Amino acid sequence: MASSVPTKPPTAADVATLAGVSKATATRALGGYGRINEETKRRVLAAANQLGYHPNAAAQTMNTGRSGSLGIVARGITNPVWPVAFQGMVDAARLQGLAVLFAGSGFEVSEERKAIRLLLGKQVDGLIVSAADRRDVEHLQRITAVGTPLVLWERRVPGLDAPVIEADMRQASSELTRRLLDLGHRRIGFVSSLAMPQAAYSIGAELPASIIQDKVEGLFTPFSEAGIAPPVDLVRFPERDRDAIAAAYHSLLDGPNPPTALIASDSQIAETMLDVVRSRGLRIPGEVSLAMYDDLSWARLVDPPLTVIAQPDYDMGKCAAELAMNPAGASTLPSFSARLILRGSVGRAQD
Amino acid sequence: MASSVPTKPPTAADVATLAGVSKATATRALGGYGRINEETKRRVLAAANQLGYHPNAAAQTMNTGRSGSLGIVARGITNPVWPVAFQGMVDAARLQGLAVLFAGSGFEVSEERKAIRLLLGKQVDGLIVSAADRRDVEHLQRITAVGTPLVLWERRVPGLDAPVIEADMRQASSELTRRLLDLGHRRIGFVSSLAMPQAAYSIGAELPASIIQDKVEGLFTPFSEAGIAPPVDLVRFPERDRDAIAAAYHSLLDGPNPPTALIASDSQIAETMLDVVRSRGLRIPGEVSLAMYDDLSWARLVDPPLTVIAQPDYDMGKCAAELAMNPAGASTLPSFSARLILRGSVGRAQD
DNA sequence: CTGAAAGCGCTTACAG
DNA sequence: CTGAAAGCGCTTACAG
Repeated sequence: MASSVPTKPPTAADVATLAGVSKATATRALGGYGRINEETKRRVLAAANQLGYHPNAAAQTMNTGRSGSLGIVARGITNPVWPVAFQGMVDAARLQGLAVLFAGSGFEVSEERKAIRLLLGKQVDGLIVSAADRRDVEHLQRITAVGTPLVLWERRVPGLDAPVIEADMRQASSELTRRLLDLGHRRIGFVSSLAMPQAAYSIGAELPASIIQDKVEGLFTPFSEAGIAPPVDLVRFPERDRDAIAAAYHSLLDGPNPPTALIASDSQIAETMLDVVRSRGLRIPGEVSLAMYDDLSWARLVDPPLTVIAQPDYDMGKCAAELAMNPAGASTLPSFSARLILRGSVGRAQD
Repeated sequence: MASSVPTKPPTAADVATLAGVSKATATRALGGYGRINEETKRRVLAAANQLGYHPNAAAQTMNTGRSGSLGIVARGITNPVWPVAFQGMVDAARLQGLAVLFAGSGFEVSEERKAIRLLLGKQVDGLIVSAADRRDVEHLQRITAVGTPLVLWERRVPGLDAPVIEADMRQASSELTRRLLDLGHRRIGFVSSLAMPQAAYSIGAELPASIIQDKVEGLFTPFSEAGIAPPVDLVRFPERDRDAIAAAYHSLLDGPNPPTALIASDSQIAETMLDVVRSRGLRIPGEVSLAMYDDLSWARLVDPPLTVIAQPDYDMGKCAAELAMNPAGASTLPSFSARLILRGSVGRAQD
């Protein structure tokens, strides 16, 4: 055991003394920079090893301005696809020897501001931000102003000169409704938690999250193309909690002209959607067809298996990290495409 | 737009000059320490605000030895319960104004060693480690040796004087098999990915992960109590991949005296278990009863809903972080209990 | 209450 | 190739 008194860790000066060289020479050997004699280097490294030396990153950061860490600010992490994207970021960071500094914003701009201040103070070498609100961006501009590379995650922010990593939601969404139209569906409901319970959606309306806007507009495009009025009255943006989401689905199904197909903006909403549909005893897809965004493994495990729109989360996460660590590296921003995966939960409309 | 040339951010010295005070006075006002005149403080803060001053955390760290960050080293993060625990840690850290420094080990001790070195170099104020292997601990001892508070996540490591945050798996596990015994089950199979495909399990065997050992031994206790030989031949420790897990379940079901109940050590294993059972056309629970560890939301959504053993991941994560940030704070280590949730996937044994 | 100065542990020109 | 010295941006005794 012998945890004893925590002894002060050895510094480069200690190593230098033991090796009988100057501090400058020691750190040159240790850091692998500058010119240095091979034999001297060996001696220094031996001394470092003997003492169990490890450089103090804070001191290095102060000199170089680089912290050796990648900052990530996320709105929420309980969405089960997040770990996959996060894993991509972490892996990319590890390959460059960087650690990941994480701070959550909990969907609040005020928290996001604090988180960014915190990470910027820690001199992160790059920052990935999943912005809470596209309309509030001053604090984001500060990031690029101080010269820290910024990458936006899945949400475009107008007026901000930063690359956005996102999958193209429009095309896959259109593909889904085109398929539903073919199957005779005209009344298609869409629910996303944007915490705007009152809002009546109208086409082209500016939504706080670009990705949601892309989804809705992508879903409605085939209607317009086919000369059919899109069911804008079946769009709901409830609060983030289960009850509110359930209420939204019930209100859709209780309406005068209820939907024959329901789409959930993410898997957490889909769970509630399934609960509601089952609690009402509706047959799937006999009485109502279902689909959700994000291809979680359980989508295959429920009965019938759920139709989903998938995106390459891991690759996107990796790409975001690489771009944040090395902004000059990519001349053109890679594009990621979402993909419709049809499963048993989608079928012909009733009647 | 106007990203222009990234101007060097203002320092405390700049603020001091603008406010017409010394550097020491300025930092005292800014940092809120030491004695200081209210009016002077106001002037300094105004100057700081005007310049957009933010302290350089690296410099602060060098002086104080505290980095204002909590380190977390995890074996893997793709287990879907991880975000919940992580959220607890992040929330606790945020309450103390700390950021979270994350590094993954990918289940490799060598990577774990690197990750710990990286985070220790960054002077984390506390460290939570989900150890990859209980038998390899020197690098963990170094953590406490340098005086950094260490908290172990869900895995006890012998010879290490550090608190362990874990739920008691034995009791809930025993409760599960007791129930299964009542229902007439004698042949109960258990699969966990420990990457020891050859190993034949025997009671009391030292496993690389304490939590798995607790689960198995907890499951088998009621057998011994009832004077029934535990089905040690139905324990499998395949590699972490889907195919290996599927092969393990097939091998159990193909055996001469196959199990009537199957238990998965986590939800990812359970997905494959479900696939295998369904692909073989076995009725649940008519021909085989199923259960898994971790109460993921989809467990309720499959048909029949899965019996699970749940643990308070969020609270455990929060507690781990609090303990790592303030080791003196808790006089006694809180205990967390796992809980059996019986659902339709468990029924009477056939015959 | 305030200031001058030393120091935290490195890196980086600048001489030699 | 190596060393002495200054400096990164703070904090912290020590005087006053």
